[in-house]
Amino acid sequence: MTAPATRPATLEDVARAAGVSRSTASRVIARTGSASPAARDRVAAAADQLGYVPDPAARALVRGSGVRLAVAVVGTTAAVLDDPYLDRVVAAAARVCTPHGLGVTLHWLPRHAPQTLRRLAADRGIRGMVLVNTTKPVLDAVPRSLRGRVVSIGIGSPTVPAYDIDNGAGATQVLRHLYATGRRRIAMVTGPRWLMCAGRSVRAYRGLAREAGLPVRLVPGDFTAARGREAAREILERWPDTDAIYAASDTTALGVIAGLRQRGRQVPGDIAVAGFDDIPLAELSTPALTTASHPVGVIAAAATEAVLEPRPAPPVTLFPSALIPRDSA
Amino acid sequence: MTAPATRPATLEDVARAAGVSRSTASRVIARTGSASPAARDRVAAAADQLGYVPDPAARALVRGSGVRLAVAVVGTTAAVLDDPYLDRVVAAAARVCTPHGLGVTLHWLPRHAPQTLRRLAADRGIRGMVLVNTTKPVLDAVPRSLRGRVVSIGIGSPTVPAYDIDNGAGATQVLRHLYATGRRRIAMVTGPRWLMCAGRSVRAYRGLAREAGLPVRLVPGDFTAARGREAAREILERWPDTDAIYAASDTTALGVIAGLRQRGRQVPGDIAVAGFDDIPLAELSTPALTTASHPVGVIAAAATEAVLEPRPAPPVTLFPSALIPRDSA
DNA sequence: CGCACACCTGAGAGCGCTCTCACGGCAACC
DNA sequence: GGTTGCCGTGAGAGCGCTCTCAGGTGTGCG
Repeated sequence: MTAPATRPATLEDVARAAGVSRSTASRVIARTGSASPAARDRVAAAADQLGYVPDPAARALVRGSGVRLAVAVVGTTAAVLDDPYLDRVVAAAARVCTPHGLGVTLHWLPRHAPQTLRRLAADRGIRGMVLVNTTKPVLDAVPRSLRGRVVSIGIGSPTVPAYDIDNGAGATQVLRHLYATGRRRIAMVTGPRWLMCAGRSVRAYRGLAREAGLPVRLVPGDFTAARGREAAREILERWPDTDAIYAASDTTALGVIAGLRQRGRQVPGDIAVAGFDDIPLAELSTPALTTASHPVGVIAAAATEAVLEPRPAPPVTLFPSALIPRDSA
Repeated sequence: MTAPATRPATLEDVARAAGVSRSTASRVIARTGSASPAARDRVAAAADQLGYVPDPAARALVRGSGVRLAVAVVGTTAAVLDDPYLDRVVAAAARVCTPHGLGVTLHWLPRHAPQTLRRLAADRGIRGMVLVNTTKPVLDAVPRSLRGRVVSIGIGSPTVPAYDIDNGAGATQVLRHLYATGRRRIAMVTGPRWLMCAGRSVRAYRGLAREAGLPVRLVPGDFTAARGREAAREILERWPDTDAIYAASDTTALGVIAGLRQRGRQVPGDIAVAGFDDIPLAELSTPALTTASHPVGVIAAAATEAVLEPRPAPPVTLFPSALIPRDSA
């Protein structure tokens, strides 16, 4: 019968049951300060018997530092929903946090709403924060009180260190691969405009086009498969002689392939398709998708660790992305 | 300059700035009790100017009821990771909670560890809880203090109402479709054994097999694509004359298709493949995947609402799943 | 004019916890 | 034997907030 009667047991109850003062009980429970072995045992036994669990709210209130790491996702979920990106971020964060006794909480942040971020920042239960898919307005709204306890997966700011995939380099590798295999009229389906990483791959694309004298054929995307299919149609209409399509995400690339096939094009025969992210399905699609790796878990783990050990971090940490050539390009 | 100097503003600060007592300031901020228009304005102005945000920890402590809805996921993440299931649950929960001013937090629960659940239950910051992928041991460990504030997406218990997809009926529809199109040697790749929903589809499968006099060919799966590919190999080896494979998840089904193709089988020519979930990629794969709908968002929203309005709920609420015939079967 | 009743307001207790501080006891040292 | 220091302990303040309660002011009505 470890279950308490009605009201959950408080430290006071434990102290009374153990015949010590609340202070001593607190010291034993929180493993802070010193206590005699006898007192320690009695308190531990009482706590166990009463099913005592410290109240995180009270603890956070007085300690001023909480027991949770907040993962704050910026923007609507629609764009992120199609591939299991967020799951992996949260899973990695949880893996890093659990040994520290920290819980992970997930929050949605509207793209332009500093007060939501302030609300979050005011929560003493929150030890630190990892921003995902963040934007400049949001970064600018990071309150001073959060400085040094927040990192960003994606773009950063002078006060918020950034952890991200080097998708400029990744995109370049993929594009060079397309070029090396003879493709000369390469279209690109971008990521959402407001996302920084989208910008980097686009720059890589433009750079290579300029360098090699290739045409620039950009179609906006949003990382979803549905948009990929539509983008394929768009590309075929606007530039019928396109011989390769590079999509900023694998999910989009799979959509592109579906769209092309729907219009009777062979992949990679008529048109090569490459993506980015190396999602589990990339290997299993038909044809297997050529893509670039995106170690989300590693990045998220590094970002989380940076929050937990706030030592001076470089403003931007980029993780390498490697070409994974398969059958689609 | 809404940013406070160093220490975040407290209600005391606001009250002082507005020239009222803390009590009055609290009434205005919390919109409880009455206050004169003049006082109301002055407090609002002061709060705004100081960038005041109420401390959720303190509030939860005194109110005894929190500002967060906990989504607790049971088990390792590996199995859930391959398809964006959790994202959709959390997104739906967030959509329902936001109008109520509630945040959503995500927690991982080990499959057999009641104390983690107790820890969570002790958190006054948590108003209610939605269990995902839960198991019987976890349900049994739900402490009394949480009764009436917790629901489960998946299996339930006498004290925890369940919200789930009727995947027994869904599976039956898919299997009948396979049967109706002439398939007689149907193998099935199941979900993880510890997951209840897996059990229901398996029962549907066994039921139909018995009824129609079909052989039973079960291979364990875990909802991942990789396992699907492996399962396909296994099935071909053990029962080479199999003419249809039903996978308990679309992701697995896509893996199965990849596995079959790898071994030179045509889908649906040689072997029909059907899945379950109707993920976005199902429509885009080649061939387009025959599957059954799984309105995760609707289910999660209903479950969340049930937590927020704790009226007597039926012990189990099943949501219908409909066959979506496409090209793979 | 007096009384009842509304409405607004501030004082203050207290949510469950941590942590500082002071105190008593005990060992060690000169 | 006195001083110093340390260890274990309990009293008590206080984290930021809500909420009860009592008081004070204004209005309506007899």
